[in-house]
Amino acid sequence: MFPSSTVENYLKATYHEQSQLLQTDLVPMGRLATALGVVPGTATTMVKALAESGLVVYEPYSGVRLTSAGEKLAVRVLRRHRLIELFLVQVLGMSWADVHDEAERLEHAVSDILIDRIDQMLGHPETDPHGDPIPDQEGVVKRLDSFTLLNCPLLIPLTITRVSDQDPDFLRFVESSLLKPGEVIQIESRDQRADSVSVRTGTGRLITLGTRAASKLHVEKS
Amino acid sequence: MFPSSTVENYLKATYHEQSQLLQTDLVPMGRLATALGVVPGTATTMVKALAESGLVVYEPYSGVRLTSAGEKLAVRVLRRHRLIELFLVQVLGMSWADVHDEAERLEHAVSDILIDRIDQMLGHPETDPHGDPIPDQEGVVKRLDSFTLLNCPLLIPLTITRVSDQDPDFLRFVESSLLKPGEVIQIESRDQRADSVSVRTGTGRLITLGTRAASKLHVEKS
DNA sequence: ATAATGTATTCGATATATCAAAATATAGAA
DNA sequence: TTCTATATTTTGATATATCGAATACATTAT
Repeated sequence: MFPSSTVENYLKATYHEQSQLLQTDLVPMGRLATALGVVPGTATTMVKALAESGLVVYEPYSGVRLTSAGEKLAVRVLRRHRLIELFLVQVLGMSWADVHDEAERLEHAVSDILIDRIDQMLGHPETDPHGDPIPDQEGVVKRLDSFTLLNCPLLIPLTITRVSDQDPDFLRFVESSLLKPGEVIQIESRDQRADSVSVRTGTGRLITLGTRAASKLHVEKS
Repeated sequence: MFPSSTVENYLKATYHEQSQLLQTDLVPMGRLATALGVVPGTATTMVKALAESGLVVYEPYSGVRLTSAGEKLAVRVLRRHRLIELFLVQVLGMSWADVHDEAERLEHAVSDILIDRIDQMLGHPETDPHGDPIPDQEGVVKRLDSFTLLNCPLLIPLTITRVSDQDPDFLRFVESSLLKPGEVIQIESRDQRADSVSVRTGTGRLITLGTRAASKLHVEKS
């Protein structure tokens, strides 16, 4: 009847991996298994069950893709997750860095009624504390796809819009470095060989990031 | 490691049934099974597992009782449940009648950090919206044991303190009849043979309740 | 074309939580 | 005390979700 937490997590992970994929439209089993922290055989078994329920299309030895029913469900879980994160920050004053894990559990327990109430209380917000778009009631996700620090223009003012990593440690670093969504920065230089990007923050301080980290920070011209 | 939702529910139900019990200290299996909505055999199996983990004492053919470890856990779940109920009513403006089911799911998903934050935000409240006492951080439950409409004095002003039923339909009736916790009433008469109690509400209206319903309303002299 | 490598699937087990129905124990009536 | 009704436990299955190891497939290198 109602999808289990596990099913919701598989759909969410498939959605996420699918959106990371560049060209192919099938998520390989190994990738899904890694994302979920299970062994590949487990993913195969579960995905076959999900395919039975019509939530995914499964092609043996190729991978998996959400059906429209599966995507609808995945987006609803995402909506719950992101609204909860924002609620925990704005209403309960929790730290940006800590809300992900809490939301990870609550997203499977809240009713639609409660979620709509939270949505209303927050004024139908468009993004969560990390800058990720919050799907609306109909499941429409705003794709405001932006630059990252790796492909944005140099030496012009930019506003941080999104931080695509949920590790609390990284998030605390981002916060203390004034690189949270909303902050205005400027890229001073990129050094291909050094694998690094130099960023001037709002206070004028210069911070140098590795490209791994830089790729997680999204910006738009401000 | 961490108790599953099921384990938490068994402990909560055992705690509840134990507190309903008048003399005996062992909850019979059938009662526990009914409270949890499972067949008796299931309860037996689970209770044996709980006894293995040291959360209950199980005596075959007699029943089950919480150990101090089990009680500690049960009280923590109760604390979560009741704080969540009050939070949903006070902060999210949800109806008194609807918060029980929501809390029933959320109580297994919230972290201690979040619960303490909610507790703080609500100013360390002592009772939930139904008048049930909220255990404190140390697990101490205030036992303010009061009269019910069946054993309280007649013809003097009384304040409703507690409504011990979670059925939304009944709660809506209680609300619309001005019998919510906090309301002041007076018992006009009791009729043993008619199995009824006549109550004068704050607005002067007279309402007659059956003893089944009357026993669920707790009061104190006001 | 074949071997080697890596990825995916299948198989046999395990843990948790449940039910239905058979077997058994307990308590109360005859 | 013996019988019977009721409550409880046992037994055998089932559903979900997982793992480890054996096996099969696909791709890439030789």
